[in-house]
Amino acid sequence: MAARTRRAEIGVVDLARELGISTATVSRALNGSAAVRPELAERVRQHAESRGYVANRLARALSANTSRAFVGFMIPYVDTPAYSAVAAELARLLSEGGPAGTQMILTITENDPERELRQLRELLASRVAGLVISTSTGVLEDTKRLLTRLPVVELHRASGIDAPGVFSDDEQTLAESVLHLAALGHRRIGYLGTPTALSNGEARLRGVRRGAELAGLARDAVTMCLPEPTQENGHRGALELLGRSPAPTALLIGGGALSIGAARAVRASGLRLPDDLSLVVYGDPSWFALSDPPLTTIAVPYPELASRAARLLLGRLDGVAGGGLAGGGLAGGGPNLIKPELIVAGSTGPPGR
Amino acid sequence: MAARTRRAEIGVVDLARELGISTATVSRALNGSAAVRPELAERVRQHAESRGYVANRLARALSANTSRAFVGFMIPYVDTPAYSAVAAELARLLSEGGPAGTQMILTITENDPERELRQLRELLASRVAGLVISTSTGVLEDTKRLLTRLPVVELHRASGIDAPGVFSDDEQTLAESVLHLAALGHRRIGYLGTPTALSNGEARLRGVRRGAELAGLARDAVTMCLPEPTQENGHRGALELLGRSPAPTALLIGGGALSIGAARAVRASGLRLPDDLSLVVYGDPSWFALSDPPLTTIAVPYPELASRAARLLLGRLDGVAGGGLAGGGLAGGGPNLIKPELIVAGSTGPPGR
DNA sequence: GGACCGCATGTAAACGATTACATTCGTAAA
DNA sequence: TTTACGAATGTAATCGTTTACATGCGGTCC
Repeated sequence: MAARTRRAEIGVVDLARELGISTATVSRALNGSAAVRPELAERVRQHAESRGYVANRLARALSANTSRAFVGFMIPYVDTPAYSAVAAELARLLSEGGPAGTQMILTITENDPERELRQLRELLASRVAGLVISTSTGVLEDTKRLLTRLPVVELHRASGIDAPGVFSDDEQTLAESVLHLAALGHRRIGYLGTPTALSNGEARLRGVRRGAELAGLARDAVTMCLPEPTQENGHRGALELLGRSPAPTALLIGGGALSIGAARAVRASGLRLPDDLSLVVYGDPSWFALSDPPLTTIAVPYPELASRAARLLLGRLDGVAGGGLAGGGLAGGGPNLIKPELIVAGSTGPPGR
Repeated sequence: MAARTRRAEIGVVDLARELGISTATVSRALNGSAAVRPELAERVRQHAESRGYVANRLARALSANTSRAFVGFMIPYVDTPAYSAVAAELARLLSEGGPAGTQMILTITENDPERELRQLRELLASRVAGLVISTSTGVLEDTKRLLTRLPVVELHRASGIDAPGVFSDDEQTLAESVLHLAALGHRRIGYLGTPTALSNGEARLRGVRRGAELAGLARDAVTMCLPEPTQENGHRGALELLGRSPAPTALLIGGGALSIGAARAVRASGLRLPDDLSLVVYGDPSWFALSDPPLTTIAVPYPELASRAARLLLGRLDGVAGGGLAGGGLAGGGPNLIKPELIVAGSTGPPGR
C-alpha cells in the first residue's frame, strides 16, 4: 500500500501542493467555510475545477463518521409499480435534497430471507444512513436484530419490528369487494391472495372473511389459493381456482403481481368478462388500462405511498441515528395507512347462466 | 473530531483490544488470510460475530483504493420494463458475484442533462467502479468528458462517447413494420416516435423512412410526431396524429413509454382495432398482454438486453480501471445489438371502408 | 552449532478527507 | 508600549481498514 505507483486520482494534497497552501485551507475553501479569504477561496475552486478534482465521498464519509452519504432501498422485486414507483420517488427526493445529495443503494431480495440478511449486512457495512425495506416472507431473527441499528421505514409489509411504515389499508377494501360480488349474486368466489405469512396477506384475507360474513355467504363460499406473489403464480393460481369444482363464478385477486398474471390467464382462457366470469384485480390501475372490458380494480395509489415512505425516511434521518424511535404511525402530516379505492368497472356483473 | 464522545460502532481496534491481539491479525482473520492460525482465526470470527461487528466498507474501499464497492446505474426513468428489467438483472448479478458483493447506486436523471451531470459527479465522488448509463437527450460536453474516467456501458441510447453499449437494433424491425402496414393497404401512416436527438430515435426514424421507400409509399404517406418519450406524450401524440387531416389509417409507435400512452389513448378513443385503425406498438410484450385484440408488437427482449448490459459491465470491471478501451461492439460472447421481433397480431388489418 | 528459512504475529504507514488546536500577524485597547 | 484578540492559515490527529515490512521463534540443513 505504501509506494503506490499509479496515482490516478488527484486529491486535496495535490491541490494544496500545487497552490502552495495547506490541505486544511483547500478543504475549507471547497466547503465554503467562512474562514478563508474570498479571493483565495475562489482561486482554490478554480484550480480544483481546472484539474478535474472530484472529492472522494468515501473518505469524506469516513472522516465525518456520521454519514448521510447513502440510504438503502431493499425490496423483493423492482419490476412492478408497487416498487418502481417508490424507487423513483425516493431517488427524486434524495437528489433534490441539497448539493451533495444522499445516494440510494438498491438491492433486490427476490423474497429470499437468506439473501435479505446478507444484503442487509452489506448495507450496514456501507453505513447507510437509513433504509426503506419491504421484507421478504419469513424474516430471519438475525435480520430483525440488525434492523434495530438504523432508521428504518417499512413499506407494504409489516414484519413486527419497531419501525414506522407505510402500508395500503387493504382489509376494508377487500371486504367491500366481496360485498360487491355477493350483491351481484355470486355465491362461489375464488380468492387468489398472498400468503398469510406476509402481513398484508393476512390483512387481505381478514378483509375477505369479514366481507363474506357481512354478506352472509356460506362458510365454503370462498375457495382460496395463497401462493408466493409472482406473476407466474398469478397465472397458475387463477387457472387452478377456475379448475376447482364447483367452479367459482368470480375471481378476486389480492396482490399486484398476482393480478397481472391472473388477468393474463383469464384473458388467455377465452372466458368472457363478465358473462362467464367476474374478475376483481388489485394494484396500479395503469397496469390494467388496456383491458377490455375495463377491470374492476382495487386501486392502490402507489405514488402516494411512495412519496410518504420517502418523506418518512428523510424525516427520520434528522433524528438520532440510533433508531428505535418507537415508530408512531404518523409522520409527514398524514396517516401512513392509505386505503385503496374499489373502482367498479365492466369486468364484474351478475353470474352467468 | 478528536475526542469523539459517542463510539457507537465497534471496529477492528476494539476487537483487537478485547482479544489481546493486533488489528492486523484481526483483519487477516476476518478476511480469511491463510497466514493466521486456524483456531485463532475462528476465535476472532466468533468474537466479531458476538459483538455484532460489521466491517466498514467505506474504510475498506478507501484503503484498498481500487474499489469495487459500488457501480452506478443512471437512467432517465425506472418505471418502465426498459429500465426496471435492467436494474433487476444488474442487482441480481452483482449480489451473486462473490461474498462482499458490489452494490448498485441508482440515480434517475428524468432526462435532464443538468441533473445528469450533477449526478454523474456524485457517482464519481463515490468512486463507483463502473457505470451503466442511458443518457439523456442532449448530453453536455462536461458529462462526456467525465464519462471517459471510468468503465462505462451504454444502454438503449448511444451518445457518441467511446464506450461499448447494448442496444435494440430497431431500424430493420421498424422498416418491416411499415412494410407490413403498407402490404395491408395502408397509405397514410402516423408515426409516433422518440426525438432524433436520441440515437435510438434516429435509428427508428431511419427504419420508418427505409420501409416507406421500399414499400413505394408516397413522400407524404407518413405523418409523424416525435415528442419526449413519456406516457403522457404518448397519449397526447396519438390523439394529435389521429386528428390530422387526412387522418392516418394506421398508427406506428416507436418507443416503449409512448406505446403505453398511445395504446391507452386509442383504447379510450373508442376506435375499433383493426377496423377503424391499425396499431403497432413497441416494447415489452407483457405490457400489452391484456389488450383485446392482442396488439401487433415490436417486441424488444428487455431481459436479454439487461443481461448483456450487466455482463458487459462486469466484464469491463476486470480490465484496467482507467476506461477508454475503445469499446468494441462485442463482449460476453455475442453481439450487443439485439433485433426486436415483429409479432403480428389482431390490431393490424386492412384499412376500413 | 550457526546460518537460514518460513510461519505467525506485531508495528506502523498508508488511503483522502475533515477539523481541533496551534501559530502567525496585524491591530485595537489599556 | 504592552497585552489581548481576532482573522487567516498551518500542523497534525483522526475516521476504520488494509498491508508492507519488521520481528520473534522454532526447526532444518550442512
